[in-house]
Amino acid sequence: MAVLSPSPQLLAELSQFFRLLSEPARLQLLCELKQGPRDVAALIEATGFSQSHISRQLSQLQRSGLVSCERDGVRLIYTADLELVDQLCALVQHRLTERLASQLKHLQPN
Amino acid sequence: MAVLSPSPQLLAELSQFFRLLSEPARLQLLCELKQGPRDVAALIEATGFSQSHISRQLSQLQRSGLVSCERDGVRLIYTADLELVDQLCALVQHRLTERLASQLKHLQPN
DNA sequence: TCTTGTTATGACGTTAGCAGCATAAGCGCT
DNA sequence: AGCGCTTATGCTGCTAACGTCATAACAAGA
Repeated sequence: MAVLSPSPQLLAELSQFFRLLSEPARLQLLCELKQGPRDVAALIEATGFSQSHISRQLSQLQRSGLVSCERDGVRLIYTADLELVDQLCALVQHRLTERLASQLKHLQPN
Repeated sequence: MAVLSPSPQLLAELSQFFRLLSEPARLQLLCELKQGPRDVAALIEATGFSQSHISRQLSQLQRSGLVSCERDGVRLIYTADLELVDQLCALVQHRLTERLASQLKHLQPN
């Protein structure tokens, strides 16, 4: 019988979170925010995405708490909570490079 | 000007990896494999997914190296490389619970 | 080689999510 | 209130991925 099967809810929440990071556009926005808080105009400038696209992506990130914003007059300044994202990306990146290195090794045995 | 902008390739690879984890079905398979190597029949039994579905998901996981298999006669025994996935899930889960706890606190100030 | 049991794959319908356009909503100022 | 600027959202087309069915490919044994 099934033991230790994680609750479907937890699976759903986990997968939903990872889905946020599965979109290059959102990752890119998070990376831009690594350099500090940015307003939307700067993000448009940096990424080249349309305003509506950026707005949607940011609201998704915000719902999950990865990003927050405060008003400066009429514009919004976004700030990323990067600690978690950085950790996750570092782990994955390490894995990716390790894998490539290993594949390289297999092609050049000595 | 844009500084430190990560290469599009890295972004693509990272997002592709996270996409693997963004599907509850794949996460569930990985979780089943937490309890040790399993053959496909056991995975079908445990998850209720169709054989072809499982085969596809496993091959995706295998391409990324999260899973590997060896033959036992005609059947395949799958093994998960769980170290990374465990770390990632633990980080995210911790974050999720923290967030919920904080929200709870805000509703019950004292 | 034929048969049986297991896994992979082509074809297909369905759904979810991206991305942009146009426009509404919101804020600040006069 | 009216105007200008910024952000959010309804609508739409489009693409990618899921999930299933049927079937092919493959391994093992008689």
